[in-house]
Order: sequence, then C-alpha cells, then structure tokens
Amino acid sequence: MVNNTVSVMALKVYNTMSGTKETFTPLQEGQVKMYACGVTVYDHCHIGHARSGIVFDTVYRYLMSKDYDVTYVKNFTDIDDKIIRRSQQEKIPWQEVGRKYIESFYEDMDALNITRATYEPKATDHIDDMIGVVNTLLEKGHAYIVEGDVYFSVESYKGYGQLSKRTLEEMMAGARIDVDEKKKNPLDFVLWKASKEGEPSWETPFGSGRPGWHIECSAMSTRYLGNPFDIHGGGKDLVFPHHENERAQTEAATGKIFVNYWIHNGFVNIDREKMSKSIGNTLAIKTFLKEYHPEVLRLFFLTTHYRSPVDYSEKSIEDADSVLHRLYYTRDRALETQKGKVISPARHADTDELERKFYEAMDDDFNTALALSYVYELSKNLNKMIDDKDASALGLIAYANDTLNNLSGTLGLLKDNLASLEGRERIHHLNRIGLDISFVENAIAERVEARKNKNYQRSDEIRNMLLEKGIALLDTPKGTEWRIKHSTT
RNA sequence: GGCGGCAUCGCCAAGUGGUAAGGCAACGGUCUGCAAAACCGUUAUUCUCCGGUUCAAAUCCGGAUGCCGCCUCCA
Repeated sequence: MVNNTVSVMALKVYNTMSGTKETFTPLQEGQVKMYACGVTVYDHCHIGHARSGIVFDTVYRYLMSKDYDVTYVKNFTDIDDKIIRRSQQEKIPWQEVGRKYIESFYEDMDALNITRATYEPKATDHIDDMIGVVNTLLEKGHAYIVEGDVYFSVESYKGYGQLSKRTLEEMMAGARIDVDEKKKNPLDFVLWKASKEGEPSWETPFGSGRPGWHIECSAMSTRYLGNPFDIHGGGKDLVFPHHENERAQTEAATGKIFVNYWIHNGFVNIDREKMSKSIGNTLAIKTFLKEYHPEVLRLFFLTTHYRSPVDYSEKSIEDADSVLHRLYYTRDRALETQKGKVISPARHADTDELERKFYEAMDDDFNTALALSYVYELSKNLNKMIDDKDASALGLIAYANDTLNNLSGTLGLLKDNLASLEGRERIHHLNRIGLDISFVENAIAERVEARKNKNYQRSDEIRNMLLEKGIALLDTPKGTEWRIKHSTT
C-alpha cells in the first residue's frame, strides 16, 4: 500500500561488465532471475561470507519490494579440493564434510535473517548437467583432453578477459601463472579433473573424474535460470578467474549471452588488514553472534556501499550497535503512544517525502548508506512528534512508525524487538564474564532498597561495581533496568 | 611486473559539474538524588597535494604522494 508508485522509478545497477551504472531492465518484464555464488562447504562461514550473503539478500529483498517476481539461485560447492583435504584431516567421508558445513551455513545465515534463495542446489546433485556442458564444449572444439583432464581453451573464445578487463596478452605478461606443459595456453583452465586414487569420481564419456570449480556454476545457473539470465553476483575476488571462466564456458557452449548484469561486493578487512586464513584473522559468524545481535552486523554492512571495502573494527560495531538500539527504542516509544487506543494511520507528507528519498537512494545502485540516513531522519521526526505529546498527531505517529517498519524491513532490519535485542545481549554478556543473573538481580534489589532509604552512597557503590562488570543501570519510571555496556572507546 | 580501485570533520560514511547528507564521539540543554538511557540542539567556507578545463569542481582532465584489491584457493 505504501509503495505502489515506487516501482515505476528506474533501478540502476553498477555492472562490472561495463564498469558503469546501467538502468536495470530485466529480460522479462516483472521477472528477475539472479544467481549468487554461494560457499564451498569445508569450514564455518566468516563475516566475509556474511557480507556477501547480506548484500545479495538486500538486492533480493529490494527487488521483491519493487514487486518483481524473483527467482534466486544460490549454490553450494560440495565437491572440491579443499573438501577432500578436509575429509582427510577430519577423517570423515567427504560427503560428511559437505553435510556438516551446509548445516553450519544454514545456522549462520538463518540467524542473520538472510532469506533463503528460491533454489539452493548442491554441485554434486548436478554432475550430469556439468558433464553435459563439458561434452558440448568438447564437441564444439572449445575444450581438449590431456591425460584425462579436460581443459577449456581460452583462445577459442574471443570474449575472454572482457569481464575482468584484461587481455590474454596482459595476463600472460603477468606471468604469475605456473606454466603447465600439458596446457595449450597457460591460462586454459580445467573443466574436468581426472581423479586420483581414493578421490570421489564420476563416470563420463571422457573418462572418470570430478568437476572443476567453474563448471558447476555454469551448469547450475543454466539449469535453473536458462540463458541468458539477469543478475549474477558474488564477491569481488570471484571476478577473476571464476566468473570470467564461467562466462567463457557458458557462452562458448550455448552461443548465447550468459548474464546481463554482473554485481560484485567488496571485501571485509579487519582492523585495516585483509581477512584471510593465512593471517589468521578470520572472524567466524558464530563468534560474532556470541557477542552481538545479528542485525548489528547487517546494519554495519549496510552503512557502507556494497562495492566498497569495509573495515571491521570494534568501534564500528559499537557504533552500529548504538544506532540499532536507538531505532528499536524509537519504535517502542511510538508503539507506546498507541497503547490501548484505536488509531488509524494518517498520511503525512514529510514521511512520504522521506520514503520517496529512501527508494530513490536504493534505486541508485542500492545506496543503503544514503537510504539509512533517511530512516534515521524518520526516526528523529518520530521522536519529535512523540515529544510534542499532541494527541492529534497520534495518526501521524502511527503512519511514520509504519513507514519506519516498512523501510527498515526492506533492509532486513527491525525484525526483532527491543526486549529480545537486549535480552540476548545480557545472556551472552553474563556467560562471558561468568556471572549468574541472580547476582545482578540481588545487587539491583539492594540498591533499590538503599535508594528508598536515600542511602545514595551505597546506591552509587553498587552501580559502579556493576558498571565495572560492563553492566549499566538505568533508573526508569518503570523501575531499575540494566543493559550491557560494551567497551567505552 | 601487468590491470583496477580508493583518498571527504577525532572516527565511520554519502555525495560524479551548481556551491559539503547521515551516524558515532564530543559539547550544551531537558530528564534525574546524582547518573545512565532517551530526546532536543551545536560541531567541515571545505573535500591528500600541485596544476588545468569551466560562469561554476569534492565531483572532469594531467601530474605527485599515500593506501588497497586482483593477476594463485578465496565472499
């Protein structure tokens, strides 16, 4: 009801292929087909995966809010070198590795309230599709077999390098690729690997083996979305070689355009350093969620444009945490004004204007940072109206609050409630410092008693004692409440 | 070595030709026994530096400096 006019506005997206923002025009009116590269399931997900997940979840949610019928595919790579290595390390079957980390993936992504895709296929369920693509490439002369490995010939496909914007010559000049004598061109990549002893393998017309990495996304995206389809996304690092290769394979095999819009998200750094396993500074989603509400991470990521790198730091997370609390608090205040009354929302021009700007920002290549600033402004307006205590404004407040919920919801925020937000933080914090809730409750009770007797010295002692443990007391009209005070930087 | 990106208040961050959004922090106020929380208000004549184009530039062009990414598995 609120946004029936917004879908008319044109969405612009930055297309990695052209290097510019383009007006988004789906192949079929009213429908969008998108594919985002999922994860290789050999370990728990870290906050970099969370960023990708949240970015494409935002795209997905936004497209749906514009009334597109979206078919969204996100894959699992459940057969690959790392998984095989992991299965040897953990001494469990490789299938078990996949199952284990897919489960872990869902735990994390569900906790982060990332909407599940329409289809979430596993590579191993689509081996036949991959064999089909490889076969076609062999038949069309785009691939060749050496010692059981099937390679894609990059020289046979004229568009190679267009996505990552470099030419074959430039890449050769880079010369960091080990020259493999078996390959016709050092840049040729493997479509199908002859499997070694003890490794999983599948029988194919071109010998037994297992798929290379890139072929699975080509096969699965084509299977579920056809060719071409509208949007293909993933982390920036996937542009080369993964997406370049996917594109080459698919276009060579089908003779059709593979994808119309390529969208890539920037990376997460930690304290200005690249997050990587070798540096040992990866932060697992599970670790993060022990301390903060999932929406804190979402809000934090949405504060920066999806294409820019984002630097994770305790300070930035604390900032996001404060803002999130405030938004929830505002909504609670607004709800409070409606308690026990029947109020019909009254349309409000100021609110409508902010909503319009919100959608305008989102339409401009998903500018969530700008869009959020309008949410904050809306929250500020709401507080002003509430402070005015003008009974005739109740309808306007209700309307603004509905809008706040709508817009936040479009970004995947304010899906929880204040009590839950604070409750889970309290539990986590108490666990971390090893205190029982009764300790806090007793201390508060003692302080209430002291205050009643105007023994403010004792009262302040107790307050300070708790504060040192990261527990801040709030004397409200309803009584003494407490919340977690994170580091005071 | 090749290719690409970025540089905006103490911190985070939007803004791609029309005269600097927003958040955090800080400060002032309301509230409070005092606080905290919450709310309100204030806070960049200026966008790394140098030169150029233009009536007009953070925004375009050239150069310098610094930081980062990709070129190898990676979201």
